[in-house]
Amino acid sequence: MKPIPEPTKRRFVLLERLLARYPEKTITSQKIESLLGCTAAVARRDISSLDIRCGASNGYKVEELRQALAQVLNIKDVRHKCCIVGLGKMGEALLKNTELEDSCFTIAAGFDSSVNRTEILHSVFPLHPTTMLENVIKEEGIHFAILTVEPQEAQPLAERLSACGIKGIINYTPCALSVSEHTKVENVSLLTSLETLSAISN
Amino acid sequence: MKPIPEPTKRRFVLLERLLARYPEKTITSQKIESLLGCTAAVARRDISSLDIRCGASNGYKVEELRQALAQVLNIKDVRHKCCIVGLGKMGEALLKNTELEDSCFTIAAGFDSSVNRTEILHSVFPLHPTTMLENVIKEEGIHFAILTVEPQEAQPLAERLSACGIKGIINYTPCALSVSEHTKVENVSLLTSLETLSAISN
DNA sequence: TATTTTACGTGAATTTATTCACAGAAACAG
DNA sequence: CTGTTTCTGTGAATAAATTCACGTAAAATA
Repeated sequence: MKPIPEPTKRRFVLLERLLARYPEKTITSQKIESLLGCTAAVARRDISSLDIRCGASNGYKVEELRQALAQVLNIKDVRHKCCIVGLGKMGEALLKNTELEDSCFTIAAGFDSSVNRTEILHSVFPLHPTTMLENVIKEEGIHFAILTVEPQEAQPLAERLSACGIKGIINYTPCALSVSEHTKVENVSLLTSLETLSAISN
Repeated sequence: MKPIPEPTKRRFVLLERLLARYPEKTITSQKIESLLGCTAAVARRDISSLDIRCGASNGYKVEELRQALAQVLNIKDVRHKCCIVGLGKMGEALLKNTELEDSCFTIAAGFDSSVNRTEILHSVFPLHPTTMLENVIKEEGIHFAILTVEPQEAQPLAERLSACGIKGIINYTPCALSVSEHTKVENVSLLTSLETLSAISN
């Protein structure tokens, strides 16, 4: 089984999200084309890399497909611990966010440089001063970080996160982050996303 | 001048973000490699598609490069109006967000299905009930939408947005959106982003 | 000014990703 | 049970993106 290319993996995430709310028992590659915007041929080739054979004449069996996707996305039978770094407006909104509830992702800690802030807010998981970052991440076995700090703090914190073994950062700051190879970054700030839309539309 | 491929455009956004905070006068492709994680060869080929010749022996002149990037990203000498659709916790956090301040993007309107919500919150731009969506978007000439509604509202609203000519949607919901060709979607919800990280790390 | 150094710009080669097109497996109809 | 339809799964062809490698232009040095 050869490695799955990254474009395929990114489409898999979208497909997984689609199937999570898909009411039918089966789905055809045509249907995927109309719902996700990739071509049917791409959908079929992508899915063929899963090496399940769950679709002939009526399209893919949704449940089987979902299971296989969860497998390759590594969101099946695992629990991924995450932390929120920076508890400003954005961090606070994410901390109260319920969309991770039925997922394999758990927010296990929050950090802020202002002790005031970590004491005022309350959440189901503990909030710490940023000085404790490395300790908590290692002790808790946290793999992913959600970065919602002020721009000037972004790069230094990204480096600290990367240095203590974090595998991925969701970057809600408008800064380009430079981190070592083993840490992946997803850039999702409003400004970055708007610039991307501006660039790719037309 | 041939069309710029999408992967290049996406790297351009990152490069633009990098240069926005870059203190030096010049930057080499090597430096870009170390800061952005793409290879120096990719950086050079990307930049060569800008058809400026601003880099020899000392690397690219940052200011010239920045101008050219702003040009192709269509963020130079323009003003892009955006709207926030859904004024829950997340919408509220984005509405108070300052990162667009020195950019060419302006938030020109907010919408929520609860009139209560549009009256409680206050902002520098007007908040409307969602029934007004089409009218306001057309009158204001809004091109981009930030979607922060509950999952069950996401697809219907995406369709309405697309139908009234919106060019791009930043999707903060964990739903896969199906919209017509002319509307681009950037998926930035916490769950979607975490799944992507999980998929591409390792 | 001549020489050396640096790092771009870009054809050509390679690798990766997408599209085409069709044989064949499963479901279905009669 | 046989014929027909549907839609996958995948080799082969094409297109797109990346990497290589080196000629060349600008800056620095002496």
